[in-house]
Parts: sequence; C-alpha cells; structure tokens
Amino acid sequence: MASAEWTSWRPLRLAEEVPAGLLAEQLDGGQSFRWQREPDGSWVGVFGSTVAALRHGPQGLEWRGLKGSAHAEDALRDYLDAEGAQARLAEALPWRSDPVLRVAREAYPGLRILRQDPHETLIGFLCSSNKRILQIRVMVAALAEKLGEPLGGGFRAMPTWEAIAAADDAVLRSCSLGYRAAYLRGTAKKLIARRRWAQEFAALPTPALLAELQSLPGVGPKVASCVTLFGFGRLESFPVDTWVVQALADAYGLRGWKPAQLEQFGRTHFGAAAGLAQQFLFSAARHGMLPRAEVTQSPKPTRPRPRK
DNA sequence: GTCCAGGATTCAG
DNA sequence: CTGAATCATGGA
Repeated sequence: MASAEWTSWRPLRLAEEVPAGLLAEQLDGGQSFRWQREPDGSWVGVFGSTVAALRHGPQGLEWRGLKGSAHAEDALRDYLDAEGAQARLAEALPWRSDPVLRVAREAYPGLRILRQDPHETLIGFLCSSNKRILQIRVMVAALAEKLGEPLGGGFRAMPTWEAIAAADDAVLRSCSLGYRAAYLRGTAKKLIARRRWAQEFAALPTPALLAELQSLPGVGPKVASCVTLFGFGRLESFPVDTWVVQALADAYGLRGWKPAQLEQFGRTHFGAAAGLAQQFLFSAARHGMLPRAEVTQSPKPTRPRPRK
C-alpha cells in the first residue's frame, strides 16, 4: 500500500531464533492466509487489529509497524510465541524414534503454531473447505477489503460477524466464496447472538470446544480441529486434511485409514504437541519432502482397526 | 473440456 | 451407522 507509513525496522528478539528462510512457511504455509511477500522479500500481514511487517535483515529477524499503532510489537511477540513455549514441546516430540517426523522437523526447523485470533481463524478455515491455500487467500483478502474495518495504511481487519450477516448476497458472491458463503452467513447469524463467543469457547476443554465449533454451519471435524489448534492454542489437536492423509499413508504406511482413525493415531503417537507434529508433516508433505514407507513395515496402532 | 482443491452436508443403503 | 453424491469457484 503506497499510503502506508511505517516505522523503521527494528530487531525482534524472541526466546528462540527464527531461522532465515523459514518465514515463508511460517507465515504463508497454510496456518494464516493474510501474509503477503513484498517485492523486497519482506512479509506484510494483518492479524487481529494489528498490521505488521517482518523480514530477515542485518540484525536478524526484524519488524516494523504502522506509525502511531502502539501495541504492534507486543501483538507480534504473542503471535510468534516469543517466550518459546513451543520450543520445549517441539523438543519433546518423538522425533528421535520417528524417522519421518525427524525429516519433517529438520526440513522446517523452528516452525511453530501461530497464536492466532479465534475469530480470524474461524473465518479463514470456513473458507478453506475443498480449496487450495492460494484461493483461500484470495477469498479472505476480498472479505477484508469489502467488509472489514480500516486499520490505516489501506489495510483492513477481518469483517465482524455483524458485517458478514448484514452483507449483500452480491458482495459475498463477489468474494469467490462459492457455497462457502452460506457457511459464513450461517455461522455469522448464530454468533452475533453470542458477542463473547470466543471467550466462552476458550473456557471449554478441547472436546467440548470441538463440539461447540462443529455445531456451527460449515464447521466439520477438520475445520473445528484447525480452529482449536490455530485459534485457541490447543496444541494437542491433530487436524487431518488431504496432505496429512497422504503423509500418513505414504510415510507411515497407514493406507486405507479413515480420517478419524488417523486423527486418533496422531494424537496418541505424537502426544501433547500433536498439532505441532502435524504442522511439520503438513509442510513437508506439501513440498514433497517425506520418505515413503516400505509396505511391509506399517506400525501397529493401539486402538483403531485399519480396514472396514 | 477435465480434474482437483487444509471438506461439509445431505442422502441412500 | 457408513459411504457416495453434491455443493460454487478458479486454476492447472
């Protein structure tokens, strides 16, 4: 945006170093859909009501925000898990005994779960069903542009549920949402009656949270799992999408398993930070970096039966 | 033109 | 309960 006035670049010191080259996968790897690479290689994004830019510069990881916005750095630090809570969880994952996870982890060292806003996460993944990441970004950008509140510099926030519920059909249709427009509208109508839904949901244990989310139109098991993981910080959630299905089938030999069975496998095999393991596998699978299992050595799961 | 996409919903059996 | 058809849209 030509009209944006930025502060100067400043170093962003996190408990854990972000390796150069990780930013693309961290910011634009299918967790958030609102980061864009600039011609100079930096990344500009909007999360919640914060506009920020990130890059690897002379002083390592550097950031800048719009002039006059006070809490951008604090918001950015929270967003990126500045205290390093996930570093310990990542270390505790079974990568030492799991050669597939080891490969995925070494392919994207430092990859973490972004601590996103629940509202924004729900909108993003309501748009995600049966769509590629690139197309989701287009839909989300259109929603912000046409229905979101201005944040300065030409940037806009994600629209409120009120704005979505009140939007003309023609406006929603112009966002390339397809049949997902009805998902957004239906969820908006249900949630405008519960202004504090995010706080109420955040107080629930994960199984109840999943159930509440799945009671919303357009939210099934996979979208609900993504929202708990990315929007509510439930690191134990293990979303099973097409890439994870392929990764577990090819690299772990779990062919023919249904998504619910794979989710159970993921949560028991990877433990408290299964969602983090999922993100390593997702990224590695999407970039064709996972090995293929020998057909003869598929693991013996504790619970589910593979066939029928 | 055909096929597919970080799936969910609806319907048939 | 499980599995298949259907959904709207854009890109390959």
